[in-house]
Amino acid sequence: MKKDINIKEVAKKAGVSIATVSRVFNNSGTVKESTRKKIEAVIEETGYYPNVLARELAEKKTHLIGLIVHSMIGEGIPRMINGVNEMLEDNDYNLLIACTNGILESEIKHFEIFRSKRVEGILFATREFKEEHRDLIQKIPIPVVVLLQRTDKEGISFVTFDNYTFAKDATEKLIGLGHRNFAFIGGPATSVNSRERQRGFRDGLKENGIELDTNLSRNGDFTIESGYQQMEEILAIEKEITAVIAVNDGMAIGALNCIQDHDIAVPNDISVLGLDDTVLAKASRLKLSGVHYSYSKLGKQGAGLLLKQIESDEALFEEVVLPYEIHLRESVNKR
Amino acid sequence: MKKDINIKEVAKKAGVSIATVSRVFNNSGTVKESTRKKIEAVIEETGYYPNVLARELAEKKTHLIGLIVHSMIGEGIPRMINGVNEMLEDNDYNLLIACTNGILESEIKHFEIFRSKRVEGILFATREFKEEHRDLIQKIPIPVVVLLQRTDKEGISFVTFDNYTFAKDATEKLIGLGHRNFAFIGGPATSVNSRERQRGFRDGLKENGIELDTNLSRNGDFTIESGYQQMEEILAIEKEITAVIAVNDGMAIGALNCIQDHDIAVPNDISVLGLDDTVLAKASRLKLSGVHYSYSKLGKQGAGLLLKQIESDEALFEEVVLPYEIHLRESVNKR
DNA sequence: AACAGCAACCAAAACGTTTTGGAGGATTTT
DNA sequence: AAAATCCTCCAAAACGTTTTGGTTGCTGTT
Repeated sequence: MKKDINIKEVAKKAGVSIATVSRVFNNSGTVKESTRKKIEAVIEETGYYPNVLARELAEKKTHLIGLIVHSMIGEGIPRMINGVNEMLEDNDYNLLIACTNGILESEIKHFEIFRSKRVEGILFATREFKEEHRDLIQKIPIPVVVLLQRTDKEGISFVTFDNYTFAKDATEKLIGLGHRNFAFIGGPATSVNSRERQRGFRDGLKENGIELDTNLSRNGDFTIESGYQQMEEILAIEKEITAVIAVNDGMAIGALNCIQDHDIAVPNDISVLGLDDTVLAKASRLKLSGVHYSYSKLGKQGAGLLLKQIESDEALFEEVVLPYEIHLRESVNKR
Repeated sequence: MKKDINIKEVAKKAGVSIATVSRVFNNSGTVKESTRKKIEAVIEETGYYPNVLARELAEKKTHLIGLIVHSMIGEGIPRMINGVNEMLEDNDYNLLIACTNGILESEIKHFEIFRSKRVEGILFATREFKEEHRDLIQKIPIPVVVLLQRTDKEGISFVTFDNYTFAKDATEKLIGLGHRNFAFIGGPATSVNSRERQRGFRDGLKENGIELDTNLSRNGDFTIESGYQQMEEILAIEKEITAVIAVNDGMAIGALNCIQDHDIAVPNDISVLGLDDTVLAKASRLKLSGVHYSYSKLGKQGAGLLLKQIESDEALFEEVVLPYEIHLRESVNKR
C-alpha cells in the first residue's frame, strides 16, 4: 500500500490549518484569495485527494445505493441496471451491486452487508416477493424500492410493469382479430410475473366467453427449447388452434420454429405472440409479435423514486406501474 | 436519519471498555466467557451492528472492488459481471459498478471516484484500450486488471479472449471443409475486438493462399439489420461465395435471413458462421455456427487475478487468454 | 518469598475528514 | 474614538471503529 498524503500534511506544507484546506476543497466558507492559491498549489503539487471514507464518516453520508438482483442474465435486468446507473450518475450516487440467484439467505445477507456499508437506500429485485421480504424491508431503517414486482400495498414502494394487464390486453387484441382457439405457454410456476401474465391471458378469454382446454395452457422454463417442446405437445393434442401466446420471446420463438417444422403456416394457420420484446423478436425471418416495455425506464424511475425517498424525511410510499406497447408484427394475422 | 447505536454505548451498557466490545465482535484477543456473554446480550438487545465506514477508516481496508464497463447491453458483459460477482462473493468483497458508454472522460472520472472511495482494485473493460488508459492506470497506485482487451505488454494485467486466433481458426475450419470463396462482415472500425477478428480471418485466408476481393469484406454495426444490409450488398457484388463469416451473431443472423430471402440455400449454397455464440445462434430454425467462449469465466478469472494482486505486495503482472470452442452447426456444410 | 508468565481488561492513540465556536485583525458604522 | 461588523483563519471536537501499550491480579515456578 502506498501511503497517501492527507489533509494534515497539505495543511502543514501550506502553513495553514486543516480546516482551511477543507474549506478550499469544498468551496465552503470564505478564504482569502492568496491563501486559496497557496493551498491549491500544494494540492496540485502533492496530488492530494481526500479520503472519502473519512469524509463520509464525518458527514454520515455515503452517497451509495445498493442494488440487489436475483439474476444478471437476460436482456431485461442489464437494461434496468443501465437505467439505474444513469439516474444515479446524474445525482452523484454510486452503485453497489449484489446478485443473489433468488436465494433468500443470500438476499438477507446482502441487505445486512449493504446496511452495514451504510448505503443510503436499496433497490431490490427478486423473483417472487414474499412475507420474508416484507419483514426484512420493514425492519430496515433505510428506504427500499422494489423493482419488477408488486409489494401488496403494505407501504413498500415499487415500480413494475403490469404483467396482468398487458397480457390480457394482448390476448384481447388477438380476439379482436378473430381468434378463438388459443394455446398458452407459461413459465415455471415459481415465477410470479409469468403467473400474472397467465392470469391476464385467462381473464382475457373468460371475459370474452372463450373456453380454454386446460391441456393447452402449459408451462415451460423460458428457454427456446422448452418452447419448442411445449408446442410439440400442444400440436399433438389439438391442431385447430389459431393463436399461441408465450410468456416470453424465447419460448415464442421455440413455438414458432416448431410450428414451421410441422409445415403449418405462420401466421396464416397459427399466429404467434410473445409477451416480451427482446432481440429474439427480430431474429427470425418472420418478425415476432410481442409486448414492449422499457426496463431502462423502470430502472431509472426506480432509482429516482429511491432518491426522492432518501431526500425526504417522512417515509413516502409510491407505486409506479409503467406503460407498455403491443407490437403486432408478421407473426400475427387476422382470422 | 435514525440514530444508530454505536460501540461506545454498547460498552457503557455492558460496563466494559469499547476495546473489549470490539474484541468480542471480531473474535480477536482473549475475553472471559462471562463478559463475552454479557456483551453479546447487550448487542442482541440493542441490535447493534458496527459502522463499517469507521472500521474501514481504521483498518484502511474497504473490501471494495470497482468495475468499470463501457456498456451493460448484450449477453457478454452481464455474464462477465456475474462471474466477477461470484468470485468476489466467495472472498467477501463488494462490487461497485460504473458504466461509461466508452466515453473517455467518464472513464477517467470513475477511476477517480473509485480511487477516492478507496476501492482496493479496479476491473476495467473498455471498447478500445488506448494510450490514455495506460497512463491512467499507471498513475493509479491500486491494482487494475483489464478485461476483454489486451494492454500491449506494459505491465498491466489483462484477461481476454484471443479474438485473432479463434477467428483465424474458424476461418481455417471452413477452408478445411473446402470453402474458397468467402465474404466477411465486420463491426465498426472503432471496435478493436472486431478488427482483431477481421485480421484473423484475413490471415487465415492468406496463409492458405486464398485471395479476397476487398469489396467482400464489409463493416456493419453489430445489429441484425446491418447484417442483412451488408449481405444484401455482398450478394449484389458476387454470388459465387460459399461462406460468410460475421463477427457477431446478430449480423450473422441478419446475413442468414438475407440469404434465405434470396432463395439461396443455407448451408448447401452458402455456409454462415458468426464469431460469437449468443442465444441468437439457437433462435432460428437453422442453428447458427459460431465460436463459444465463456464470459462468466472471464469475469471470474479477472476478479481472481485482481484479488491475487491485492493480496500480494509486489506488483505482479499476468496475462490470461481464455480458451474457445468452435461449434459447427446446421448453418455450415462441407463443400 | 520473589519473580515470571499469562489472562483479562482498559485508556488512549490513530485513522482522515467536517464542523463548530471563537479569536484576531481590519473595516465600517455611529 | 469607540463600537459593531466582517473577513480570515485556527484549535479542537466529533464521527465510530481498531489497535497499541499497559495495568492488574492471579497462577505457578524456583
